Amino acid sequence: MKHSGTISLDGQPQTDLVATLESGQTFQWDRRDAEMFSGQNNTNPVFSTVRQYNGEPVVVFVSESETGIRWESTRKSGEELVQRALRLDDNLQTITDDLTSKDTSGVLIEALTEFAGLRVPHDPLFSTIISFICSPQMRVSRIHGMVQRLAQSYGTPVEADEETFYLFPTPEQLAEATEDDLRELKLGYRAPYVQRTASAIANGDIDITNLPSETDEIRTRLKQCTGVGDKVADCILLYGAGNAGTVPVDTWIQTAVEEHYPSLMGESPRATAQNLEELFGSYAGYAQTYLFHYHRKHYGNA
DNA sequence: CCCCAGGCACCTC
DNA sequence: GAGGTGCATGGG
Repeated sequence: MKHSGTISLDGQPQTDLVATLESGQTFQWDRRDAEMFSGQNNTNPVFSTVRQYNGEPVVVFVSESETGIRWESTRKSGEELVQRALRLDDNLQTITDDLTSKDTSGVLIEALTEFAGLRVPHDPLFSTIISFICSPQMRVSRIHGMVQRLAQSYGTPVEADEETFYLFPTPEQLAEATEDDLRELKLGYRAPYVQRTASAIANGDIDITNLPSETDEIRTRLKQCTGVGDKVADCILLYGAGNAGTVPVDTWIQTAVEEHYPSLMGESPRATAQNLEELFGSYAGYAQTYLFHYHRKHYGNA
């Protein structure tokens, strides 16, 4: 890798990349052998991704270091890509303090303490749409596998250091796939949803490049995609559109709210989401991610 | 063999 | 618009 560096995060908790990249918020980072990270003794896990950035494919590796985040990339723009993809402009200490002051039950404070360093990733929009269409009734590791197979089957290959990485397919590339093709990739009953959504975006029926400014209008737009309901739309808003104030309410969050914030229970998951968004403010999505991670770790089989 | 996994589309009423 | 049902697949 030609370019490398360390992004320092002074005064913030050390980033927990495993929790950030492997707990179901993003499916577009792959864990690698630590020895693939050259230039220093590094026993921490290394993750890679490849994506279009400023109109060119960029391969990036990241790993935790004592002083921040170590990165390597095929391009100089890799540093900026990492900055954006991990939302490093968000000061995690400031957000933690803010959410701590707003927590009415104490359980979020526990989660913030136990999983200090967990961040909210920001992925490209289209791949996030498809990833979360694949997510209902599915375990995190299997969603990751589905996304990997889509990239390898329909994405553009990118060579770097005698290794091949696959960009996530464009809408046009993915629209080439038939429903049966996608079933062969083990997408199951989500196959027609992915096929229809990719086609609708590719042929211009659904415009995701010029999104409205209002969150509610973006949600409405996203829900035009087959396979996208309220919860999936909120995941796309949070992880694919960089809307840090959005709270996806899934079964875990539902249970957490019933137990720890009963007064916030709404008539519908979306109504509950609104209550959480009002309580926790513009970084409510971080609160959601910490609560999700906490409950999955303690009560689930993650 | 059973159950369940970051819900959603589709069909009634 | 509210309420029920089917849904592919793999791991425990």
